[in-house]
Amino acid sequence: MMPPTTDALIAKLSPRDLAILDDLQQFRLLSTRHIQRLHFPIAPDTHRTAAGATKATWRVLTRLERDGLISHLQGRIGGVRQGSQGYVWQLGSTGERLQRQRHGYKTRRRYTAPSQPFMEHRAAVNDLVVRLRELQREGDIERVEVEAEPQCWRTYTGPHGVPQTLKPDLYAVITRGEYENHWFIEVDLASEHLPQIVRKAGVYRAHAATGLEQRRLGIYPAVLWITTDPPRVAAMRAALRTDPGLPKGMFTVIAASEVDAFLRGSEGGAG
DNA sequence: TCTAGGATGAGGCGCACCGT
DNA sequence: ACGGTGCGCCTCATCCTAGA
Repeated sequence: MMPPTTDALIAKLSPRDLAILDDLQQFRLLSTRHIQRLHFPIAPDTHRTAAGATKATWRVLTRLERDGLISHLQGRIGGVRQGSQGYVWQLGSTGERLQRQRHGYKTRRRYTAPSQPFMEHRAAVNDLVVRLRELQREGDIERVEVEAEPQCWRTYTGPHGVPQTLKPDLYAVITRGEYENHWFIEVDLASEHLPQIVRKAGVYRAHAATGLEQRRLGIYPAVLWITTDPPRVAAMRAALRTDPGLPKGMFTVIAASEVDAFLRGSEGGAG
């Protein structure tokens, strides 16, 4: 049973408000800056200046917070080099209830205080999502479809009939020209030991061997690791080479600074 | 009345600079 | 090599005005 106030609340919200709630549901934690970049782009026909866009973002976010639809976390989040840290937003209890009513979900998501490493990793993943949408808006990518966790997870039957779950950080379909590239994406903050990376690559190999994805798509998506800096890229590539069982060409490792150029196609992409 | 932008300022943080 | 300080940049916050 939904309280009667929820219908009135939905009627009060603009399509942009609802889109923000959808993004927060899908990506869980978004900074003020993320939401500004996604929904308040700086353009001649929308917001002419960054300051105007930021203020507009703040107006909307504080209104949604006032209505209990969203809330913000306290505490710093990694990746910001200067200035104050900014707020990180998530769905509030009213917003979560409203989303369940809009989309017909039955299960409730438990909202607990996320750990610092989780938040930093989530911020890095969401940075990528925001950048993908910006590249689409700027025309560098024609189309981008993204599945976040847990939609991007894949279950399969492993050795001895044991059910296994492949858990990429992101699944993305990127259309550019005639090419439609499918990616399983892993965002690496250099916090995992290299053997763990190799082990994870082995999970992809095992999943690919089931042929499940190939039957659905015709191909197996490429696996893209995005990591911190070139030395880490070199270390990860070297680690992946140590396992002769890993198929060549299945894994791509790039640094975060190379993402733009990579996605614009100057370095190609499998698919 | 609602939404958007201009102006302005507080506060936080990184960084360069300085003296020790 | 340090630790302290000031500056610049950024986010957050508020008040005001303009236009649909």
